[in-house]
Amino acid sequence: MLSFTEENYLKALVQLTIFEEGKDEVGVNKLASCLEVKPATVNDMVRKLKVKSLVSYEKYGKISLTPIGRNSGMMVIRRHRLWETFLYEKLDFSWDEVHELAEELEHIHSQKLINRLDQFLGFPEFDPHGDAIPNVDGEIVIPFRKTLSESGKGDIVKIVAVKDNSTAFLQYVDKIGLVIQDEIIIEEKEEFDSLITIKIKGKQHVVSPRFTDNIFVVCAKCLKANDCSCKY
Amino acid sequence: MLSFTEENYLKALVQLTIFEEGKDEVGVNKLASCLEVKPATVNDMVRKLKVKSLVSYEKYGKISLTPIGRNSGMMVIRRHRLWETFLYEKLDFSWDEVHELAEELEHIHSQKLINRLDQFLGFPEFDPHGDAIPNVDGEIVIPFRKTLSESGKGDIVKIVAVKDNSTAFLQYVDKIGLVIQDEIIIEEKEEFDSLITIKIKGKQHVVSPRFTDNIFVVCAKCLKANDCSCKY
DNA sequence: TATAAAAGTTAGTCTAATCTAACTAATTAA
DNA sequence: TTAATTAGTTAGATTAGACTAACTTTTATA
Repeated sequence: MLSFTEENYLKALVQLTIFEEGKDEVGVNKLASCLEVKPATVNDMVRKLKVKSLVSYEKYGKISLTPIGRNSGMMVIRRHRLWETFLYEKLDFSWDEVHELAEELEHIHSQKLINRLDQFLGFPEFDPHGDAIPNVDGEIVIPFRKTLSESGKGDIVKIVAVKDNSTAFLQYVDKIGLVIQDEIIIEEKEEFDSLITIKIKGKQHVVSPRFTDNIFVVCAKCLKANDCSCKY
Repeated sequence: MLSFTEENYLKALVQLTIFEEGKDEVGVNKLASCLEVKPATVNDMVRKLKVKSLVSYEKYGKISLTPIGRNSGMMVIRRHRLWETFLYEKLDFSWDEVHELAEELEHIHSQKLINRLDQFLGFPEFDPHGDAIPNVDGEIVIPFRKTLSESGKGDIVKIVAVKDNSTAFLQYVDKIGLVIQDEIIIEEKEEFDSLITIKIKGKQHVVSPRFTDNIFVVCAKCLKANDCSCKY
C-alpha cells in the first residue's frame, strides 16, 4: 500500500512526463518545485520509489516511471478526476472549488469504491475542467489540443479544457463568461507584449499569456488541434 | 487543523464516554486498547490534546473531553455516518462494507462538503447500522434502547441498531436474515450458558451473547427500551 | 492493612518525511 | 577550455506517532 506522499510523487511524475508531450523523464529539481519540497527531499524519496520498482533512476540521472509506477500514478489521477466530477455534478460545487477537495479524496484507496463511483456518475469521459478521466486499467486518451497562445489571428477555436486548476484562474475564466465548448475568435495578436484580443459570445476581451497559456483549444470547424487548414 | 491521528483519538473518546451511558471519562488503558496502540502512546498523545484544550487530564487521572474536543470528535462521527449512508444508499455497498471505507472518508475535512453531502442524502437521521447521525452543530439524540441480552423471556422487541460494525458480525446478522426494524420474539433464555432462543420472521434461532450483546432493541409495542410494562 | 495486580508513566529508540548547509557533478557560456 | 552557473547529493537535524522496557502509582483483595 502506497502512502499519501508516495502517491503524490507518482501523480506529479505522470503530470510531468506522460501529460507533458514529448517527455518521458524529469529532473530532481523540476519534481521538487512541482511538489513544493526541496530537491534533497525528492532525492531521498526517489531512492525509496526505486526500491519499490515504481521509478527508474540512477544517481545524477533523470527520473522516469516504470509501468507499475505509471499505473499507480494514473489511478491517483483517475480518482482525483472522478471525485471532481462527483462534487461538480452531484453536490453542486463550482469548478473552482473541486480541485482542492479532490486533492484529499484522491487518496481513498478502494478500487471498488472508485469503480462504483464511476458507474454512479455514468462513466464520464471528462472532468469539470475538460480533462480526460483514465479508465479502470489506467489508460487515457490524450486528446489533440493546443493552447490558445498557439492559435493564430483569425482562427475560430473551441475551448476543450483548462490547464491551470487554481481557484484564481478558474474564477477569472468564469468572470469573462467562458465555458467549456464555447467558441473563441482570435481577433488580434500583439507580438510586442503577447496580448491577444478575443471574442466570446459576441463580446471582446483583451487577455494576457497568463490566460492564453492555460486554455486548451481545438479548431471549431474540424475539431483538430494541428494540421487544420480550415479557412473562414 | 487536526491530524488524522488526533481525530481518531477524539472519535474514540466520544465513543467511550458520551456513547457509553453514564460515563464521562475514560482511562489510558481503555483508550489504548480501543485504538489498538500501547498505553505509553496514549499517554503522549493525551498530553498533546490537553495542550490544544481538547481534553481534560491530570497525571494518573482519567481523560475527558472538553466542549471543543467533544464537538471535534462528534464531527468525525458525523462525517463517518454520512459517508456510510452515501455508500449504502447511492453506491449500493452492503452494510458490512461501509464501515471500513468510512474510516478513511471521515478524515476529509471540508465542512461545506459534508453539509452538501447531508443535503444530497436528504438529511438522514440514521446510518445503515441504525446509529443516529450528529447534526451540523455536533448534537445527537441518543435514543432509548437496550441490548437484546437485557431483554427478558417472552419480550417482543424491534431491532433498532447494531453495536458492532465489523464485517464478520454484520455478515452473521445478514445470514440469519435480520434487518433493522425487524421484530424479534425472545422464546427462551438459558441462564446456564446465556444462550437465547429467538424467533425472527417465524424462524427460530439459538444465539450467543456475542450476538445478543451487539443488537440494540426497543419494545415492539411501545417503542421504549425501559419501563415497558406491555403484556403480550 | 499489607501486598499483589492493574493502571499509568518515563526514558530511550525507530521510521517516514521533511528540512538546512555544505558539498560534488554536469552543463553552459565567455 | 576554463570558469561560472545550475543541478544533484550527502550528512545531520527535526517532528509526529509509534514502540519497548523499566519504573511508579493506584486499586483491589486476601
